[in-house]
Parts: sequence; C-alpha cells; structure tokens
Amino acid sequence: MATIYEVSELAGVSLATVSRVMNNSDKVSLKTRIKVESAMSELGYRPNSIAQSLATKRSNSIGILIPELHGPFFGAMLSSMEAELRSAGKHVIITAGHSDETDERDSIEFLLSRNCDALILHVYSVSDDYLIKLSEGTVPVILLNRYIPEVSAQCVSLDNEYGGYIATRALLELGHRNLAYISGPSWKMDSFNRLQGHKRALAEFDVGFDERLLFEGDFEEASGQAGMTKLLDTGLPFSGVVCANDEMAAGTISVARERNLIIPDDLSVIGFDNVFFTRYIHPQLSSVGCPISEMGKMAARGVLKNVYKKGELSIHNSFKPELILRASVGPPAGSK
Amino acid sequence: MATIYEVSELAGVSLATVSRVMNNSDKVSLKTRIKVESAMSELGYRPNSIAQSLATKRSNSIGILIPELHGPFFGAMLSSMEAELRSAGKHVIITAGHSDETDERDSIEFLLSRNCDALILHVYSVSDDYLIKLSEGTVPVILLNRYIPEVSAQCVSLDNEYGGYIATRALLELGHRNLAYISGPSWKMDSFNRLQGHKRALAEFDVGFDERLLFEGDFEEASGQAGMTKLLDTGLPFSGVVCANDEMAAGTISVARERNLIIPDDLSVIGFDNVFFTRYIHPQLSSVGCPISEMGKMAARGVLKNVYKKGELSIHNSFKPELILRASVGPPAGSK
DNA sequence: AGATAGAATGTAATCGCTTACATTTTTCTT
DNA sequence: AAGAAAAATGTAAGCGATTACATTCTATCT
Repeated sequence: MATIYEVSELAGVSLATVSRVMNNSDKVSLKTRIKVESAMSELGYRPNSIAQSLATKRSNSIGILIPELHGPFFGAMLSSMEAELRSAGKHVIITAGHSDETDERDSIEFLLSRNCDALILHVYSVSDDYLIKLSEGTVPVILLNRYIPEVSAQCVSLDNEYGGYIATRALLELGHRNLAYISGPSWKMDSFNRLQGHKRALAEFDVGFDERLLFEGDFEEASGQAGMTKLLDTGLPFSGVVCANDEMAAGTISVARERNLIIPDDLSVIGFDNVFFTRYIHPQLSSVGCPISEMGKMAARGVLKNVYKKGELSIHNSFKPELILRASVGPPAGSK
Repeated sequence: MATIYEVSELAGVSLATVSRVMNNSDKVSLKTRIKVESAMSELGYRPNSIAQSLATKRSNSIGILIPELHGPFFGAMLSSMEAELRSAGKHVIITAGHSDETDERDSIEFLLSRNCDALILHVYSVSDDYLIKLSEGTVPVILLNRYIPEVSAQCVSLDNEYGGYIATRALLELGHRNLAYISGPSWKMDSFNRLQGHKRALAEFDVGFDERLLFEGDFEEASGQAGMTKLLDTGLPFSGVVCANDEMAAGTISVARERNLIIPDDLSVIGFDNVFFTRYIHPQLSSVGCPISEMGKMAARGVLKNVYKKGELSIHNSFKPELILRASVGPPAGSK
C-alpha cells in the first residue's frame, strides 16, 4: 500500500502539502491540489488511519458496550447508533457485556485500550461509583438506559417507572382488579422501576399489591413460562398479567395456551418494549413502546456533539414510553 | 495517560525492556520484570493500541460487513462471531451494507482504510469479480453465505439449494401436490438457490412447476403478505406455501388468518432460517434450520487460523440446513 | 584468573501521518 | 518597480510503540 511519502514524491511536493490536500484544509493552490490528487489515484493511495490516529490522538472510533448482540431490543438500538455515527464518518467498536460485572469491566478496559474517542455504555452490573469515576476520566462516556443523577447530562434514559405505570393503569381502567406481575431481576434498575410504576398504578386505583402475585424472572422467555406456571399454581385469581418485557410475555402466553386459557377473554397480557415480534404472537401482544431507535440515535448524537463538536445537533436525553394496545388485552370476564 | 516512556523512566530501564515485558516475550530477568510491572501499575499504564498497530502493522481488528445490524438472523450471526474473536483478543468493527452495491463498496473501503487485519463479508450486491479481486489483495477476506468457486476456500456457505429442496419435499411427502412459493429477490443467490431446490423436489415428485404460484418478495414480512394476497387472488388451488424465509412466512400466515384459513388444515406453511421467533408464531412455524451461530463461529475461526496462525482450530465451511417441523404443516385437507 | 558463550539490556531507526513554524512565492500597493 | 502583506509550500519534530542490532553483564570452563 502506497504511503503519503510516495504520493509526495510522485506529485513533486512535500509531505505536508499532501497531508493538506487530504484534510482538504487550508491553503493549497488548485494546481498542486490537482497534481496531488492525480498522484493519489494513480497510486491507489488510501490513508493509513492508524497513523492518522497516532498523530492526531483521535481514533474516530466509538466504543459501544451493550448487554447482548442479539435480541430484538439491542439489534434495533445498535442499528440506529451505527447509522448515525457512520454517516458522520466515525466507526463503532462493539462489545457485549452480558450483564456481568467482570465482562462489563473487561469490555470497558478493552474499549479504552482501543483508544476510543468516546464510549456508549449500556451496562447493568457495574456500579454507579465506577461509572462516575469513569466519566471523570478523559474519555467521554454516554450512559444508555441508565440514570445517574451525578452525571445526568450524559445519560440517555427511559422513564421506566412511567412505563410500568401506564401498562398497569391500562388494565385497571379496563376493570381488572386482580393483576399478577412478572418482573425482571430486581437488581436491574429498569425492572425495579417498572415494578415501582406498577405499584403506583395499583395504589392509585386502591388495589392492594399482593406479593404472591409477583414473580421475578430474568427477561428471558423461559422465565416468563416459569413465572406463569408458578402464578397459576398459587391458585389465586387474577385476570391480567403485566410483564416487564415482551419475551417474558411471550412465555406467559405460551403457558396460558397450554392451560387452555383464552386470551384476552380469560386473561389479559401486556408486555414491555414493543419489539418487532409482538405482532407475530397470537393474539398480538400489547406492550409499552420505547423509542429504541430514537434513543440509540440520541446517544450517538451526544457523542458527535460532545466529542466532535458538531454543535448544530439537537439532543434530548429523557424518553417517555407509550402504551400500545393490541388484541392481548381486554376487559375481564364478566365485566360487561 | 502514561506512555511507555514514563514507565521506562520510573522503572529505570530502557524502552525496549518495557516493551519486552509487555509482550512477555524473550528474556527479561525476573527482577527487572517485577520492577517494570510495578512501575506500570503505579502509573496505571495501558498500552496505546494505536501506536502498537502502527509499529506492528497489525490492528488486531476484524472488519465485519453484514446486510443489517438488526433482525434475528444477523443478530445471531454477529453474536457468535464477536464472541469467538473477542476471546482471542481481537475486536470487531461492524458496518452495514444494506444489500446495496454502493453501501457495500463504501463499507469495504471503510474497513480497509481502518487497517483491518481481515474482513468477514456478508454481501449481496457486489460482484464476484470484485470479490475475487479483493481476495487477491493483501487483506484476507472471508465470504459468508456466498460461494464463489474461484475462492472457495474462503467461503463459509450454506447449501441453500438443499434447504429449498427439503422444505418442499417435506410438504410433498405429506401428500401436497399444489404448492405455492414465495421467493426472495431472484438476483440474490441464496434465494435463487432455494427456489432451485424447490423445483428439484417438485420434479422428483413429478409435480409441475406453475409460474403463477411463484411470488418474488424481498425477504421482508410485508412482501410475504403481499405475496400471499396475490397468490390467493389468482384463484388457483394450493394447499401449501413454501417461503424463502421466516419473515415472509409470518406475513403469509397473517394474511391466511385474515382470510379465515386454518393452518395447517386449510394450508400448510413452511419458512426458512428457523429464527427464534418462529415459535412465537401461531401456529408454530415449521422452517429450515440453519446453523447460523455455527457459521458465524467458523467464519471467525477462519480468520483466526489464516491471519493469526492459530493452527489448532478446526474448520469446516460448508453447511447443510435441516428440516424443522412444527405445527404449521400437516397433510392436505381430505387426504386421510 | 582469563577467555568466552549466553543471557539481559540498551540504542536508535522505524511505522505513516500531522502540524507548528520557517521559508519561499505570489499578489497587491503606491 | 520596490516593498509589504498574504498565500503557498517546505522542514522537521513529534505521536507511542516495536525490533534489529549493539553492548554489557553473568556464569562457566580450563
């Protein structure tokens, strides 16, 4: 691969001049610019980005850490981030943290050692303190789906409490009074907050919260099945199940079907995230819609704005979910 | 961030010695190794990977180009590639080509300019010639889901023809004789080959292929709906639909349901890829299973083996799909 | 003890680019 | 047309590592 040196040789100019036309900066006369450019194409020259990075101390790469690379939620998020960053000429280095503290820390170390210009992190297990300390370092950090007051400006987050609230309120408004809840891991802030929202809605309707109708899953489909099975086994009556994400709602529905419960006549089910497969489920799953792509895009913009000084981009970093009603919910049996 | 220079200063040794302990190579006495290591941790030293890359001409990064970042198929593939490469200390730079020639070429250029040590490409639009030429360059290339005889050793591919064949044969064996087919874009080799397999199965059972029962979609759900609508509108009888992927099969099923067709009694439907949401569909979708994760893993291993000389890894690069039968297929009405 | 092989360490060039500063060329003024 | 200002170009010092080669130290042998 040709180097800048060979280009300068062929064009009969100095290294600096070649560099100048590359960074189409400053003052270079049209005549020499043309000379240089034709030398470049003659040699098939392509700048060595590693060398550029070393010289400029800018790698033009953004480190992204998300829990998983697969799954509908992260796929959509990644997709929008990559698109936004790519169109600004930056590239992404992606790693997975698996919601595990060691993996998350390792990944962050890894991204840092890779000289990323900024980090976009969607982490669960690493502590607030760690993140605050990290933010104080030289590499800018954006936190996705996590809110830490001390670094609020760098958080792009969703109002999970409100999401949990509207999901439950929707069922309450339809007349349901006995509701079960399948939660995510309680140590994950998003699932914790969703549950808080659920409780707030119940309180607002003067409905007591029954611990026995709460099951703590892990956001995977299987735990939705396990949860539903357990809930039915309690023998307690309930006419609706609120799930902390769509995967678990899918599991819930599959168990309901096995038990010959008709949805929504015998049981209403609502999920959370509104990922694309909700409409494949039969009956179509109601959910709480999150602007996933929008959030990814905003995280990317945050980076562009802060790191690369693209001042004109407008950003907002607090998102509210919205209710998406489909066939999986209806009034409780005997309510009309 | 501390540099190697400061470490050497603090430890009272030369740059070279520090470098030696970093690459824990060669001969450095235990005594100095300890001196250096403690200097490193005292300074919180982290090697600058950019500088390393420039010096070694190795970026330790693999460029990955896939059609889309979202979607179940690519998510699974990415996930397995990243895991395999990451565990070898390499990292991935991911871009999306959107099955568009310009985007694909740009992405390849981009990855090349990023000094990737190797490329894993899942491309559709770029020509064989271009890829062959690319393979002759200095950067090793692995082609995913594409088979080009001239560079067969670098292809990790799936026998799509066979997949199409077994899907159709399954329906034929159940007694179906009137089958519709919803294809992907005919210019994409994988959809072309799947269709070939379909035709081969028909021929084997002495069933004629009726052009009117062929619809060319684009692998998206909406085109499955459009296709099914069109097929029904022909008024021709058919008791089964073979779809070139699961998304289109999902679309097919949704239209069938609207038209009050019972699956599988009135109509059998089979998809392709066996992505995770097939089991969410009601009735559960039969499909042709591809070892997506395995293929991603093998592509990654191919890189590790060829580029980083990890000789011990075993690799195979030709995969056969397998039939996955679920509730969406059954014998044709009136066949028993 | 002196010679010598082998291990440990150091020196300095190099990777391909950017950029502050110096120098040369061009353009404009009067 | 001379001199000043402005524009274009060149020079050379980094950026932070690696590594061939040179040098120094240590241990062993006679």
